Amino acid sequence: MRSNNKRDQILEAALRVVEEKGANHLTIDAVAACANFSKGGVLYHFPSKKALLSGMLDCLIEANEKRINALGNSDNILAAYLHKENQMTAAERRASQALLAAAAEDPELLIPAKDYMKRLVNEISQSSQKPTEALTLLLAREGIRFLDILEINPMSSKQTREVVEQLSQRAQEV
Amino acid sequence: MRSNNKRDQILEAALRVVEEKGANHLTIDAVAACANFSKGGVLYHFPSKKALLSGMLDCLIEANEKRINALGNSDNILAAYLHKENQMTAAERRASQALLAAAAEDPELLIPAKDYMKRLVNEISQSSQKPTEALTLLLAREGIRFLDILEINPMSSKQTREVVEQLSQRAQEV
DNA sequence: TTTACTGTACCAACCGGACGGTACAGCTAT
DNA sequence: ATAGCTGTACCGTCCGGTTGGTACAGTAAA
Repeated sequence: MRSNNKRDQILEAALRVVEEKGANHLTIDAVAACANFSKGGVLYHFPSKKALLSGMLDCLIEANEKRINALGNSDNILAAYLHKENQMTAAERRASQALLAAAAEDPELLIPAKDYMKRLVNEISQSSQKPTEALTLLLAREGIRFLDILEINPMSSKQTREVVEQLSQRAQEV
Repeated sequence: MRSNNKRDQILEAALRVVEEKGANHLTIDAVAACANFSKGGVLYHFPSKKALLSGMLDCLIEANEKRINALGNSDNILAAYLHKENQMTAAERRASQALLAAAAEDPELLIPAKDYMKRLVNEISQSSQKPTEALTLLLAREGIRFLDILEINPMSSKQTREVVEQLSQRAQEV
């Protein structure tokens, strides 16, 4: 069911549209044009625009969930999470734009994302001796993510690198 | 020119629309209805939708800028910033939704926000002996802000309070 | 092996409503 | 009398979704 090639092409195109034109201009027509589909073809795979956005979000969450599970029962889940986060490709990072698109269309679409965040926060704070400090590190990483999504990250790449490295170092000690 | 009462009523209504229906459904008609204006009245103050969004963003940035300036030449600008941030009213906090709305309509609208963030990052990192650590604290605070904007903050209010307090404490030492 | 049928995948054309924006005639408080 | 609106009417475009159809692969009875 997953890794349906055509479906993924459409999701990929949708991300590109959001990136290039802004979440408001994510239309079925635009996605179709970008994916070299007809509108009907897109609607065959995703019966409505909300279904498309839901699909984008599921795809994002699934990828993140997989990453968390891959960490397994690591003794320091936060450190492992930060490490994996840093190794994400540009394409994977772009997928976060789905958050923006979904929020713009209907805040309720974000419920699965909230649940995912809840699991993440719980796992991290429960596996740490200094849960508050661990959460701070997670939040800083999420702060960077959101600044990147909005394309308003003002830090130089050097600054970003230093922060990210310090987050990983600190994560060793919580 | 500023604190024009009617103008602010419209901006306030626009925020409410974004909050209730999502950024995609911010329409001039909806804003007019919510502010008890006619469509013509809204367009009298803001000649286009982009002007309205620009106005929302300016309002947000201006408020934040004012808060920063009010900190004056405090010896620890980060600590003061975090403190003020914590004292924001719910209404002020809601204004951050403008970021979402602007990003959804046209990413270029966020350029002033990016400039503002740049100034903030510069001031904080230059006034600190441990700039990387200071940035981490700022980023964590921004992480919370964005989770709140998207309404996907999974932390309990107790957890949030603990993190926020720890940020302030840590800010004393950077 | 031909015929008939099914399901999947897709497309072009269209519909109705919403939306941004314009135009303008009036009303009203200062 | 001017600024600051209201209300109505309208226009062109866009957009989500529907409809009716095509192409084709598989399959199964005759």
